[in-house]
Amino acid sequence: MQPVPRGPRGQGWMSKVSARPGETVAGPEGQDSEKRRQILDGAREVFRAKGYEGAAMDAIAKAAGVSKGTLYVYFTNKDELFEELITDEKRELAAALDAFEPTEGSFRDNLRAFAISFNELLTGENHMSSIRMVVGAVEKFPAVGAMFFRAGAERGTTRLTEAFARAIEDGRLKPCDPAVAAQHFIALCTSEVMKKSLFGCGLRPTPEGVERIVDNGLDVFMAYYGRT
Amino acid sequence: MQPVPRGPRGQGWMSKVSARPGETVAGPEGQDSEKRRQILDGAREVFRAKGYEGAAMDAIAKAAGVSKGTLYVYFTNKDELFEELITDEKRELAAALDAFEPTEGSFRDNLRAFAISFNELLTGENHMSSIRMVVGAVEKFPAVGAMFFRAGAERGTTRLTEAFARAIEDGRLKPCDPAVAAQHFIALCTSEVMKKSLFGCGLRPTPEGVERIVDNGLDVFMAYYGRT
Amino acid sequence: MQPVPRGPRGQGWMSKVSARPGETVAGPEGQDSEKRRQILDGAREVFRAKGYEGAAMDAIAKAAGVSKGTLYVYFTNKDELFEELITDEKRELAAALDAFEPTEGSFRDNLRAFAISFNELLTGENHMSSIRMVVGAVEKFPAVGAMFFRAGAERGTTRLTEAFARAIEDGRLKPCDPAVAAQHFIALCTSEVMKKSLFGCGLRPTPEGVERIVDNGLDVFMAYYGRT
Amino acid sequence: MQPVPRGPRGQGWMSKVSARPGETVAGPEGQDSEKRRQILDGAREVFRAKGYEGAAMDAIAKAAGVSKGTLYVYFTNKDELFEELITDEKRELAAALDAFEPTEGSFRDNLRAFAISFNELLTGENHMSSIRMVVGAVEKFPAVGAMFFRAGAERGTTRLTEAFARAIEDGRLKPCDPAVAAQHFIALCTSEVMKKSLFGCGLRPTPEGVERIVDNGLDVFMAYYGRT
DNA sequence: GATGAATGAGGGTTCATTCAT
DNA sequence: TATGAATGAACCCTCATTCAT
Repeated sequence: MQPVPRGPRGQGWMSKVSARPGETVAGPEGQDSEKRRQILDGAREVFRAKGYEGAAMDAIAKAAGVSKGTLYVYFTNKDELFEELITDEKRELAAALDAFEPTEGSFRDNLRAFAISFNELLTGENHMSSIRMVVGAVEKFPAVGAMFFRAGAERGTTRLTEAFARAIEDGRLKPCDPAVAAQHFIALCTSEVMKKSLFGCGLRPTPEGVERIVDNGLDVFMAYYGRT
Repeated sequence: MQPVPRGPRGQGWMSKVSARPGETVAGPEGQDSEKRRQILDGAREVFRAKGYEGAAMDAIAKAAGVSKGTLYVYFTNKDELFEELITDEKRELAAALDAFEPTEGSFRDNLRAFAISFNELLTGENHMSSIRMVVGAVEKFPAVGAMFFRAGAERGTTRLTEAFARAIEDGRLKPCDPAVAAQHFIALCTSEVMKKSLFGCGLRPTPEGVERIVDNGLDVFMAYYGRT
Repeated sequence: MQPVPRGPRGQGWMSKVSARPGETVAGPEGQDSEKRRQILDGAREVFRAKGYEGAAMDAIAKAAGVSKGTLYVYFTNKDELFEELITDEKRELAAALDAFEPTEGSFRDNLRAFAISFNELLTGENHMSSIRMVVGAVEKFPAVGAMFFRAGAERGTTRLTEAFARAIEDGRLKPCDPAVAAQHFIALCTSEVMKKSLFGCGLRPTPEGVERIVDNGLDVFMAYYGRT
Repeated sequence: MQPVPRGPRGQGWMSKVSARPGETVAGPEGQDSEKRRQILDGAREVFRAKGYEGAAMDAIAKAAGVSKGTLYVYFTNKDELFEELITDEKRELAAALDAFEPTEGSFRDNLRAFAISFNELLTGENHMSSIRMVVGAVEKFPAVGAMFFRAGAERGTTRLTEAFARAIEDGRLKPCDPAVAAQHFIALCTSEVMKKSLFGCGLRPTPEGVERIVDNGLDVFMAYYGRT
């Protein structure tokens, strides 16, 4: 997709994003100490497995390999730990999304590669656990849900929208609302896999299964949006 | 869509389902006493609002208007109460899905009406709370997630698949895999709204918003699947 | 003091007070169950020994012979338990004060008996513990301090003031402000003992010691307030 | 009161006391470094406000402007810090008491001035906080209570006793036990104000209020102890 | 059958104390 | 010497569950 390296930026359709805008956080020595990361890792593990309410600070401390007291040196309380963790996850998700690079090949080939990568990202068991953890906590942490959505689904759509806008200019897509096209593309290529994963229903699809789904979706997508 | 009652089943494209296949339950006097229902209603309210872990049996008893002890007369423990509740929810969801009836009008009009109804069902705040509750508990109750998925998304797809199969026979859709078509249809018309609701992101879409989304989706769908 | 049983009330200089005005309290079956009392007794013991902050709910539960959970069935939290306890203590203190009855004998004899009883009441180790417990908590529970003061010192002074007012009418005391006289009387006869007890300084005075202190105080008091 | 510097001691009725008899302490560089004082000041502030149990070492460190670790360089543990603080307070109290100087004027005028000053000292909010702090901790630190009592009430009484003994010699007071007279004097002039302050009951008395109390007390005192 | 009092394990959090730097 | 990160015991409180009535 968009192999035309127009402009001096010399990059395809997505640019790296500089994560870590630097938040003020509790805890000693700056904001990103070894211990802090250690705790976040333990917390991620337990929160993913048990959800917000089900996760015990005791279990988190154990998983992180620190004492319970140390948890409270770095994070004010359970809520803050959870929110920081989500922020962290969100950052990783955004970074992963931004890492996609266009490959050599046709427009459809590029879309295909993106869709497959996106599916893999979304359905990775780690990521699904995070999503379930967030969804399960939306009622208590509404802001967290919105934040995560924006970092994930929305960000992916936005990146795609930009790419589609350029593709329309280039005549690779027929004139249309690129945002709607992006949503349709993602819906056709990912929603089936997403839904099943969300409910923990069935195993992860095989690579071949994903490819088939993506190809089917692309057929429908290109039938409408492709340049006749 | 397909108002022709062809064949011996004599109904349109969806038949009512007889809910309540009758499970064995712990409660007294059969399986569905007044009290039992009362408890399930209270439990639904609290589980939806707080999730599985966040819901206290105390709060459920209060919401149900019974004593805490009575809870344990009808349900072995919290887990069972939760599972029974999901079973119950699932039943209602299935019943609602089965209640869709074809209207007079074109094939596209029928699809449109179905999509709009489906969207409304999915994004009703009650239903979204249930979904979030289930998703949040998938890690602890894997079976519950699968059950819910089958009763909801999958059941909807299945109904649609049947209808599409007939539509292909009728020549209203071009020859294709009706199951894939059903997935694409649902993806195009519902996934955007679903995703946002799932993350509690933004208000519910307006009726006009839903119509626009459905119309956009139908355009894409019909461009590929429609009879030339 | 005031042996003249004037009026139909037929009682001496103090009337019984009806304690227990009936407060609304948490806990099952009314407000004065067996368990409730049991808990208050345990709490009294521990709070007296350790003060508010030093008392652990665990220790209170143990002292009361109930489980920790039961504490919270009867009292909302530690604060409320403490306050209810003080209210309770206050009630007992007031009742004890009101129980003093005039004896046969001279005015001075009656005063003497009252002072001795009062000293005993004040310096009983139980009561001193309560006072220390209250004083130590004044900074956190200002209302509790005031309440206790009114139930104790102030109530004693008030009763005495009434009696002195009648004594002035009767000509048993020279004309003066009876409230000031009451304060002076109590100061002369009790403050020395009080102060020492408050600081846990030295053993309790012997009965003879108390008598000597009271007699000394009475000499001074009568020299000024006595009828010529 | 007795401005006549009769006798070899050559002072009025009270002599300055040399505070700081020099105890062995844990801290570095002697016993009274800057840091040590800084810590004691922070500790005083927090202990007064929260009592022994309620005071957190963390809060003390913050109030003192040192790190928590430093606390343990100068004091073995919380108990010792508390005890040292009381010792310190006691010293200041004694010094304040010893600072009273007889003024020109009649015996009664001198007594009056002393009583007023004494009241002010006792009821200063700082001092009352200290007293409450000590009283609240008597059960855990019996020695501390006694120490404080001796430094305060008893020391005041002793000084007065000495003065009264001389006054009796001088014929300014009638022959009596000067110690009992001292107790009576203090009781009459200070106990009312003391009691109320102890229980945090009501505002501090106005200067006029104190004067009235003192005058009333003096009337009674002089009626008995004064030279006809 | 229905109740609600009672339980005790376990929840999140605080805090006096230690120790490597 | 002075620090502050780290600890774990103990704090107050909640909650799923039981049981006598």
